[in-house]
Amino acid sequence: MSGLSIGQVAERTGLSVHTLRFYEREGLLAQPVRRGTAGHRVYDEGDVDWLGVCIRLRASGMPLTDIRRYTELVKAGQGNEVERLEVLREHRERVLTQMDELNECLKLITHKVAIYEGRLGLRDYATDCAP
Amino acid sequence: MSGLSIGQVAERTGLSVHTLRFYEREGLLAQPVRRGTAGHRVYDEGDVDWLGVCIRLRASGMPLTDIRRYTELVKAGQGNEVERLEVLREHRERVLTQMDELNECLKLITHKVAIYEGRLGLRDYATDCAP
DNA sequence: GTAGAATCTAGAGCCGACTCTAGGTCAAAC
DNA sequence: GTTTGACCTAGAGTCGGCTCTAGATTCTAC
Repeated sequence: MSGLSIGQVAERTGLSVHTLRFYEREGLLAQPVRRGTAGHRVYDEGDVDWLGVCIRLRASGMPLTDIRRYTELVKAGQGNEVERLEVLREHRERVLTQMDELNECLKLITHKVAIYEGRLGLRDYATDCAP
Repeated sequence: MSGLSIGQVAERTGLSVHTLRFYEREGLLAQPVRRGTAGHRVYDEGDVDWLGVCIRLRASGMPLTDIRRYTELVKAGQGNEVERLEVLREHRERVLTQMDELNECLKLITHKVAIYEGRLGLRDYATDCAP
């Protein structure tokens, strides 16, 4: 029963049908999408899985060009593991850097929130004591 | 000796002079920048500190519009702590969500890296045993 | 069989966040 | 005194990543 319409894939992945077609044009799909009657796209579970990988990579800030590059390596089949590792390790660095940045920001927010909550506390106190 | 040129601020913050002017136009500065001879901008340490906050917020994915909103609250002076907290807490949620996403991606990368390293190991083994 | 929903392609449009250009002012160094 | 370099404004251009439109076709339900 494998064979999903673009609409079904959109629903499953959370991507819009527009974005699905766009990703395909951009070469983010590991296999050419099958076509059914009247040229309608027919996806299978493998496509959905791969899209899941792409979505995860995107969500962590990998640019489409890098995802395309990785996709091409996967498409090309085994034998280019060194290059795949290069792409992945590079992205891992970015992810770790980004995590540091988020942590720093979190510290900042926590600091500021404490200040504002402190001020509100004081105001409440003042309010409570007002005649 | 306070009084920094736009070039000096660019150097200190890592932003380009273009971006500094752009941020000012976008209302990201907590005080109107002083002007010296010939209308040249003159920044002080407070400006640099505030820019540091903006940079940190941007780096963690806060859109310029939100930074502007927060800046306006700060500009308006004390008394709007509730709104400031709202902005900050909303961003904290985004940051935490983003951290989760990065963690998931890291898992994926680690998984894939292990696979590819495994394959390379096999190949090395085969190579080593070749006559 | 026909109305309405889903799909197709090709290409245009949009948005956020910069980034750069043109044309001009000014101060300091040679 | 003129050249160099940092600065100014206003506005145009770029880039990534979608998002939408137009016009045509096809499936689905009645």
